[in-house]
Amino acid sequence: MSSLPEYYKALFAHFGSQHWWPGDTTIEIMVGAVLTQNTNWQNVEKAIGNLKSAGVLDFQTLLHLPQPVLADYIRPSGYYNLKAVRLQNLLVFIDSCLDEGQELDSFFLDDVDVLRGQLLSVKGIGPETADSILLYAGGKPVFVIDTYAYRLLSRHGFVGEETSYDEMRELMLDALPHEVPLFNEFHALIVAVGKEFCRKKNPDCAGCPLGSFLVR
DNA sequence: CACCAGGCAAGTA
DNA sequence: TACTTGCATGGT
Repeated sequence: MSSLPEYYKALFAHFGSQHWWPGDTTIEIMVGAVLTQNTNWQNVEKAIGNLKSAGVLDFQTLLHLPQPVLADYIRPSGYYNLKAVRLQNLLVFIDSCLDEGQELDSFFLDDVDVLRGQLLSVKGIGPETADSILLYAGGKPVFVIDTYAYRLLSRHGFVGEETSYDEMRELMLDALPHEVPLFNEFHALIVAVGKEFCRKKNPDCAGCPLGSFLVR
C-alpha cells in the first residue's frame, strides 16, 4: 500500500461511508464549519441544537441577530464570543455578494478559486474553514486538510513535518480525481481513522487499515 | 485533577 | 520571519 487512492480504498473498505457533512441545509453546514474550529463536534451539535430550538438557524435571521444573543446560543461550542463575530463576518460578506432576493446557494456559482480567495479574506475564515465550506456547503471539488490529514500525510512519509496547508492540499488534488463525493468521503475517513486509532483508544494500532497510524 | 477537540488571528522579538 | 498567546466549553 503506497498511493493515496489505495489509502482511500483501504479506509473505505474498513469504515464504510461516513455520510459527512452532518447538517441538512447550506446554512447549517456553514455554521458548523465555523463552530467546529478547534472544537469537538459534540459541542458543536449542542450549539446548533440551540439555534434550531430557537428557530434562528436561517441565513437572514443569523445575519441580523445581535451578537451577544448569537454568542449565547452557541456557548456550548466554546470561544463563543469570537465565533459569533466570525460567523457574522462570514454572513455579512456573503450577503454583500448576493443580489436582492437571491438564495444563499447562489453564492457558490462563482469560480471555486475566486470563492476561496474571497472566503479567506473574511476575518475568522482560514484555509480549513474555507475549504470545508466550499466542499460541504458549496459542493466544490476541493480537499480539506485538518490536523488528522496532516498527521497521516506526515507520518506516512507523503510530506515533511514542515509542509504548509496549501502544499498538502495541492498534493491531494494532484493525487486524486477531482470528484466531490470522493473528497467528501476521504476527508471524513481520515478523521475516522485518526479518532479510532489514536494512542489512547488503540495504543498498538491493532487492526488499523493503514498499519501504524498513531495520533497524539 | 489534567488534557484534548474537525483553527485562526494578533502580538512579540 | 518564527514563535507564542488568547479564545472557552464539555467529555474523558
